[in-house]
Amino acid sequence: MPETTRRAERSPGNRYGNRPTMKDVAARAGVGLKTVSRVVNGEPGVTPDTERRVQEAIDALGFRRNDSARVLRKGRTASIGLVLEDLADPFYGPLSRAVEEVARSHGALLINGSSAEDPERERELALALCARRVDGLVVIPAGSDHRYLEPEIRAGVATVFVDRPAGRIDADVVLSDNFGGARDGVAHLIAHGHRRIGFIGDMPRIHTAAERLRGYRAAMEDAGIPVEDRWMSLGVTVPERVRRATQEMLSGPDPVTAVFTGNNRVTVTVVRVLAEQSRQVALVGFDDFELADLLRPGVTVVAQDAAALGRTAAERLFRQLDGGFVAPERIELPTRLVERGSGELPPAR
Amino acid sequence: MPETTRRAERSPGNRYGNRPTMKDVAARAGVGLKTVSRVVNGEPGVTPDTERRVQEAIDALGFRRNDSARVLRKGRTASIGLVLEDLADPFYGPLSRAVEEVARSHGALLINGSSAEDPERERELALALCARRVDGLVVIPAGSDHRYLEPEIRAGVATVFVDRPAGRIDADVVLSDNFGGARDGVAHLIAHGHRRIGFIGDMPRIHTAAERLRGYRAAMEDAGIPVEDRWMSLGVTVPERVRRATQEMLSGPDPVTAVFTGNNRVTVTVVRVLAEQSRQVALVGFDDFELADLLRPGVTVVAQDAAALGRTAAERLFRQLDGGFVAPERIELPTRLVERGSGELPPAR
DNA sequence: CTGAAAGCGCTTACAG
DNA sequence: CTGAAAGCGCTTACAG
Repeated sequence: MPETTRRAERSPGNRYGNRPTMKDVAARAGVGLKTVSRVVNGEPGVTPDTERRVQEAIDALGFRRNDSARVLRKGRTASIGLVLEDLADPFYGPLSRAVEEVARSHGALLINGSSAEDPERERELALALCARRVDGLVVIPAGSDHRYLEPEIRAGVATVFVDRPAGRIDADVVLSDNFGGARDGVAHLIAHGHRRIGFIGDMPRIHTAAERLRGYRAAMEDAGIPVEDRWMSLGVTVPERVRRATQEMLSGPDPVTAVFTGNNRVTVTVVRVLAEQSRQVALVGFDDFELADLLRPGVTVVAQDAAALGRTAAERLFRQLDGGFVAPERIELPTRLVERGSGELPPAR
Repeated sequence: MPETTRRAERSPGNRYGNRPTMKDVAARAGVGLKTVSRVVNGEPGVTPDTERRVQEAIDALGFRRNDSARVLRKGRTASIGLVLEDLADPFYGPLSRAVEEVARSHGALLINGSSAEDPERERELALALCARRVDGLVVIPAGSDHRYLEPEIRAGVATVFVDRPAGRIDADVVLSDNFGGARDGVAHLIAHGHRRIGFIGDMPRIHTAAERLRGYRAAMEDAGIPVEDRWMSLGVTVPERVRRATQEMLSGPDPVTAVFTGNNRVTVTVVRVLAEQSRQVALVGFDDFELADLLRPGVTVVAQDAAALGRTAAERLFRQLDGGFVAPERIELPTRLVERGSGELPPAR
């Protein structure tokens, strides 16, 4: 009956399959529990002969130390949590990978989850990770109130926010220069002769979206251009809304001659809409994306370094863990304007 | 001295910061440990009054159940591991997210790590996850020998391989129809009049790369076209190698008139090289990618559904966990040819 | 309805 | 060099 032999039964009295424990190894090797522990952990003070006997028992039984028990005793789990918006978003892939690499270099595993931009889900996830006693937490906030983390932070969970600041608590945060980047991008369009410039961005409650809008306004104001309401559209980044917003700005008697887009998802949709237009419309997008250089025209972007955000945040996290208290800090990484053609088009007409 | 008050000290005798335990809650509420456990887990059999007292103690102390201890007793960790190649690769983002969603719907957390296409690192990661006693493992293999997982599987760790088959062990595997997809893609080029067709793919030791090459050969053979060695180039997918390989196929007296690319990373580089050419070269790529439709010409691809791969694998994993033994199966998901222009170009000349 | 005892699989602190 | 005892923070099985 292969059904019962291939995979261990999972009856309640038969936890973890029926894995051998150190006790089993000790019995088989004819030594004490502590001696097995010494061998498993490479601690000194075991004669070569004893070590060999223990090792043989380990191999014969297929023993693997239960780190979950180890953790309970040691206090640190050697794992950190990452709460992000969506693992499938190309912006978060490199960020997540960078966090993972830093964790790995510190011997820690990474548990991550997507909040799907839902504050309640962010909260549940973050607290579930705390219940698992992760040593630290890297959070890309969906919500704007993180007081729920205060007891956890007080209890010793290292915490760093990234991409967006924490709400209503004092904590480490690593951001891109969203304001400055957007201002530079819009100023670039102004320098190429545009005055009627549209801004299409994400929901205004999202910090990055608000900051980029602020950058847009600042650049316009610096140039003495009064901004019209219909030039600004903020909302969800689903293609339908972005498409409609773009088309509205491009219609009517005084259409915009250039568009500044608030993030990669918006940019992609706007590129699609512009490709359908007969007249040329200039475009600068926040966030770089693959193949931006291969489109015709190439898409000029304000690039942020997602991997650097992740790396910086994770390093900050382990500094908290290694060094005890570190005063909360706000770190801002610079953005970079990449000219590729779409942002250098002159105003139509 | 805020240094010591803000964040808990981490002295050895002071584990997990200095978090309150059920014992602390019990003492404060003046009840037994088990009663606290009942309240925390919403078990019946507690008078409203007792429950209130316990709840007050929980709130006052900021107690949060230590799931790590709970897990030790219960046997299941409610977490699964995902070993993939690179979290930053756009192909794995949606796959990982899909696995996460299924895990979430089963109340499990996802621990993931990147193997960086290194078999030894894959092994370390997978075994580290087993040591943490994940309930199950979804693995995108980097290596070709997974016998190291046999004791773990025997001990009850549910395991599903995805994207590539397991090596030398009998296990569940979820794949795309790499052979059929590549054959269809190449047949598509042949149907549009091409005979000299190049294949540029990933390292031949990678199963998907080998299968796609096999599909290429099959299509050519079906059409009675003898394949020349210089039409095939397999190796690492770094831009430099792919670029050189493409240029070589396009040079000489009898250049290829069409190229079939073995994955998204190869495709992106080949698109770049072709954009620099004066003559038109047809292209069909394995893997869809964002903006493929916006390039000129649009890039014809053999699309696979990364999210479906992840979802199917994860569902299979939980079926193992819920239902006890399930006979290992090989599930193959279909691919889809998406015509966008580049694959419908006629041969140059 | 409530709780004391035992135990999950390890590590720690200590004694031989 | 080696090991028995206690304990990490919970849940289980049982008794009142």
